[in-house]
Amino acid sequence: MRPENRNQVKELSLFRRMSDEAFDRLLAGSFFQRFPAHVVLIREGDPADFLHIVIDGGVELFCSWRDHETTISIARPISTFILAAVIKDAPYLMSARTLEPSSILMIPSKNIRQAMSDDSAFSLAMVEELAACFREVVKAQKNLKLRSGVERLANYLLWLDAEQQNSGRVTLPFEKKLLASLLNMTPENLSRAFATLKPYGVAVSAAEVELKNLDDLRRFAKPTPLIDDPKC
Amino acid sequence: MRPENRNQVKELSLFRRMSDEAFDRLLAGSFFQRFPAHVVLIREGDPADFLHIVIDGGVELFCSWRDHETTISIARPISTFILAAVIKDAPYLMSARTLEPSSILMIPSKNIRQAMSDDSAFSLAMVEELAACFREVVKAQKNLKLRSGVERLANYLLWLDAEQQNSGRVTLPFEKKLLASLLNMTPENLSRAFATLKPYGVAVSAAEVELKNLDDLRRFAKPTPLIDDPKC
DNA sequence: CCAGCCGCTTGACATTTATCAAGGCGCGGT
DNA sequence: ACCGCGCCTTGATAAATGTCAAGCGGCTGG
Repeated sequence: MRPENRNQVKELSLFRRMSDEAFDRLLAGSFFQRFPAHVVLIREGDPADFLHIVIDGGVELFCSWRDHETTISIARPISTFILAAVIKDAPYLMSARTLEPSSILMIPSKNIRQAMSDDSAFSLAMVEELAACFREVVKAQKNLKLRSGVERLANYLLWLDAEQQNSGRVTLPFEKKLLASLLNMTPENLSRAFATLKPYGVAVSAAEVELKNLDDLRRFAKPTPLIDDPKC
Repeated sequence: MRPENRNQVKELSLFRRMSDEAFDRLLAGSFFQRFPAHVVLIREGDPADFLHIVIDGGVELFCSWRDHETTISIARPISTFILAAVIKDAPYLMSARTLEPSSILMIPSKNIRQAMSDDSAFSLAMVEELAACFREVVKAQKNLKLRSGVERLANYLLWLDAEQQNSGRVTLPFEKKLLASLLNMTPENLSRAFATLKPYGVAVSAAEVELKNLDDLRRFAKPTPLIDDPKC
């Protein structure tokens, strides 16, 4: 791992307030590895031996049951995933695979648990982080239970626009098939949902989406901070 | 609050390892109050001034958006709710109301945050608790995204049976309307879902449900620890 | 360059879920 | 006891979502 990457990780709110020595101790026994696209990093049910951090690329977190599969979330640099399993020393609840060629840092779970008992500032940071993660999942659940597929798509597009400079032109960050799974619909349904949003100024051309009438789209989508604001 | 209640709360894994003095300091400025049934304790969006703990009765956590409302979970004695909002000092994501006459302990948020920075064992316990909560919500999301309404009901009945001594006879712990909302269906649909499960030995009479063929029901429901095991 | 695969879209259709309406039943209040 | 309300069920119907099949078009590997 290059020192530049090490420092990016160190800047995560989880690690920012650790001493450099403690952080280097935490990293002892870690692996920094580059993976090709579409490689399974974690299988749900496996023991949580490592905390994973995406340094570069992107990782899909997904679950299966019987013959269904669904995407729970996408982890982008620089962020951790499957933190809770590591803390509880419990099996992973989700599987993970790379979307693209990706660089992943893997820190042994026992280092994390050790650092928590050694360093109370670290465990405080961990409390903050977990509380934030918890709230994100609760928001995702509200999104699922309270909204229809089309409404989820509309709100997703508004969120994406905010991510991408509010220009009214967004680029879907991954294939539509995956987006469909994230929004809990079939690819066929996603196509139709885009068509449904046409009257609200949504024009799709491959991965490029133009939002020509943000006011109307917002009136339709009715976003609320208590579901859609990531900082809330 | 009676000393008996105080000691029950003290036995929660969150507080168990605190000193008695620290615990009493935590409780300074707390309220212990009895509420009638169907009283709103918390409204989503409000600032999180208190950590709530159900001592007796039951509390429904629910959310609204536009004209929909849905139940996220039920808090039963002795347990906390809305922990994450308290920690982040952020608005509540859910509303809460009593199901029945209930006793609630309310601890000022700042006491909690103070105790976390004072007592590293407490912040470690908090990390454990939040990780467990996080995993619960993730499981709920898997349940929602991967299963149909009937499948959710079947698995709920199996879970209830495990809660109630595996006798093959369970009593629904609240009205069906609420169960429907928890399982993300309409009351009409829940009725029909029960009818669908009849061939698997499910016989309903008001709140009493007989599971006359657990093997068949299990074959249908296909429970998995990674969704259904609360201890996992 | 071409063949084949894969992602995406569209249409037809099936299934699931929601909505609307009506009626039975039990319970609490008068 | 009886009324009235709210819960629950059932039926009819509508809307949302999923499935199956076909076809387009871009990308890739031979």
